[in-house]
Amino acid sequence: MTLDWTERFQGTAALPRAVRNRLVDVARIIHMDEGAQVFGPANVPDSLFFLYEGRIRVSQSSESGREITLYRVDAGESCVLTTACMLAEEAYNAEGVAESEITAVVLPKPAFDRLVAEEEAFRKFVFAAYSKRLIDLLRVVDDVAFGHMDVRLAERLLALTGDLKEISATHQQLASELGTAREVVSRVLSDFQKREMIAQSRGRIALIDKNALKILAGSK
Amino acid sequence: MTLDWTERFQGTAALPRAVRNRLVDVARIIHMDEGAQVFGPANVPDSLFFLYEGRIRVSQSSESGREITLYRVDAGESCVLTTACMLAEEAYNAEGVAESEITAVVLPKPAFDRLVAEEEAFRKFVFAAYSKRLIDLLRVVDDVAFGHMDVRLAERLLALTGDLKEISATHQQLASELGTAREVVSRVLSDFQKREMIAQSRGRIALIDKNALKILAGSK
DNA sequence: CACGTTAGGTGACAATGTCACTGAAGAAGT
DNA sequence: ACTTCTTCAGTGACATTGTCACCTAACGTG
Repeated sequence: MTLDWTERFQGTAALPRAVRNRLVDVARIIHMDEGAQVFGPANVPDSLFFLYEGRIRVSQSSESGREITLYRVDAGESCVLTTACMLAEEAYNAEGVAESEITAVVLPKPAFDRLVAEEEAFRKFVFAAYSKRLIDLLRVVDDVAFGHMDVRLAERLLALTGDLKEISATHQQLASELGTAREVVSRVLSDFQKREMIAQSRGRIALIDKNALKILAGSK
Repeated sequence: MTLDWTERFQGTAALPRAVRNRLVDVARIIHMDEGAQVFGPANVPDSLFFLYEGRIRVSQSSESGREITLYRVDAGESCVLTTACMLAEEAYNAEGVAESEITAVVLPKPAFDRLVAEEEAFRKFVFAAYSKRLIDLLRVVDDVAFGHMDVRLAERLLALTGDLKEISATHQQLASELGTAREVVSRVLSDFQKREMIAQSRGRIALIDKNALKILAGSK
């Protein structure tokens, strides 16, 4: 895979050809299967990570076993949390898990340092990536601290479903998205069902009234 | 104030003299009073911010009027959230308020870009700052999503009190620290009082059994 | 000292989290 | 097909936290 993968990356500006070529020179391509842990407390990376294909879910989990999704790394984005983890001595409990088969570009730290030093476009890209994640986390804090469960769940359902009509997701998975307990998701979903906004079957949820969900997601 | 203020800054490495001198050349010193809004939604900065003296409290507030402290910027640290805000087109609702009189070094964006490009020590400092804030926010998410109120409040009381015996803080202020409601703080505090861990008077809380608080803060 | 302002207390109720348990749906083996 | 096992979902009881309305106490000011 020697193609121009850097075209995929969305920085504040597209990376110019010269930078791309330099990246291709020093980068290593890796593949991972769905479900693989890309990074985590027991798996601290010493390299920088740029996702070419697939999607990574970054989550945080509590001692008690609950879990919350912090954000997702999409194709074309980098995962700066790994850099943060490298620098931080503090313990953290975030992990990244491949949601699909992924292809990533791995840049060893020295190469990263050199590129950051020498290529402005690359630098901008990295700073933009950091900023995006900070903003993502602000949103998570806002949601968890101030948001209502029904609204948050409606948002997630819409986001996860996209243009489709239904998704396959267990109540437990949705609970892990939102950082709550399965029972809470069950309660809210059965309320949605009573109000005829969704239909449920084992492991599947069909959105039969997206409009109502959107109205709900935008309220409170 | 032409002193070597960069000595104050704690990066991964202390900034070497050459960098300091360059910084002093391009920087502007500003002062603000306690209570002043350093940055916020209505006050997006176009410069980088390095705190020399004082302390800034960075918080996020909800539509409904509740508020939560995200982290504090201490003397010697920079406030990267401002950079993130500059880059982000998204709406955010974080703000920074001076908790004391502050002195800060303001670096216009072009100067910042030049320094980042040319000085490795400065670059490291900035990356470390970003990483620290990311980790800070992870901690906030963990607290809010999974933490228990009594534990969180005990932690805050200990942190805010430091080596002293008591602090002056209203229940509302503590609620704003933790992103909860005043009534909740009142309830937990009266429980602490009943258990003789603290003593309360209007606007003041005395920690009479720090040990018990520490035990509580470390549990759950 | 009267008054207004702010801090704090209280009770009722709603929303969410926790626990223990039950039943239902699918998967796998015979 | 039938049994068995595992995973998923539903339920009721209770604890914690959030919300609302209202009250009382402490302080500051004229």
